[in-house]
Amino acid sequence: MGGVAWTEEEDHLLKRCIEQYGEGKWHRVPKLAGLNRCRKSCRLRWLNYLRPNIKRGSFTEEEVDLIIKLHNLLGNRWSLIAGRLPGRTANDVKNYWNCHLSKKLDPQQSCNHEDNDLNTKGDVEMLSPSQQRDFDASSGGWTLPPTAALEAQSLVHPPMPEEIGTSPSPPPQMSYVDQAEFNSSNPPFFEEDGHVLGDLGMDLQFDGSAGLMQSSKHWDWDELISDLDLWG
DNA sequence: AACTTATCCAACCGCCGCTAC
DNA sequence: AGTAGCGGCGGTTGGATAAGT
Repeated sequence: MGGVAWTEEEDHLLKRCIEQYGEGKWHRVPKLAGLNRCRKSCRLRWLNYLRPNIKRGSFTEEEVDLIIKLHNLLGNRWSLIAGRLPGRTANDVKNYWNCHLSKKLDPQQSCNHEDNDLNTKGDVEMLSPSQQRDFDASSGGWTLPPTAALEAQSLVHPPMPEEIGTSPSPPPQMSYVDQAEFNSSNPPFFEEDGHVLGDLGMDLQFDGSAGLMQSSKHWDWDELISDLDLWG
């Protein structure tokens, strides 16, 4: 493994400790449990392996499709993606993506390899319907610049709060768009009344100090995702 | 059967944001 | 305002195992 494997005895001690004291306060867990592990190892072991209701085994087609959709929307926010897959951990999703999906969906990486394994019909069928639209199997190429398309989609895709219902809580993150990408992109962005708008009406402004386009709106991703019908 | 290569995945590491002081 | 401590996250590593030669 990438470190020292956990023993059954350590698992038992950690499990008993969490059952007794509850989750959180990870800095105290190693001492309370009598483990010679750091807080992070304890937390990770609990979250990825010992926690109840963790789903093992291979991902279903529905789960894979949802991962692809959510990754298009959120990028590498594995914990958010995993939060929408009951029983799956962020580490599981990340590993699955890195092993099974990234090579198939990242054309820059795959075009560096002679054996681009996206050429088979079965492989293309693994993609979501929208990914299949963008991938031209006959030429083995993408009809859109996929990286830019994915990034733009992930940044611009969030609908306005009024489109998804009111979102009263202050949102936790900003949306940024690289200026070069902004300059080179068509539809996702357009101008209206002196404002730059995303394809769903997201108001964007250029932050010169950061060299980035910045959204004036904030998004509560968790709320947003729950409002999208990703299971289609 | 022995060896090499590829793949999988558990674990570690470093960074970031938040909070309390 | 500055700083230390914490939880949490994503990227990376490397051992185990499967597949190929």
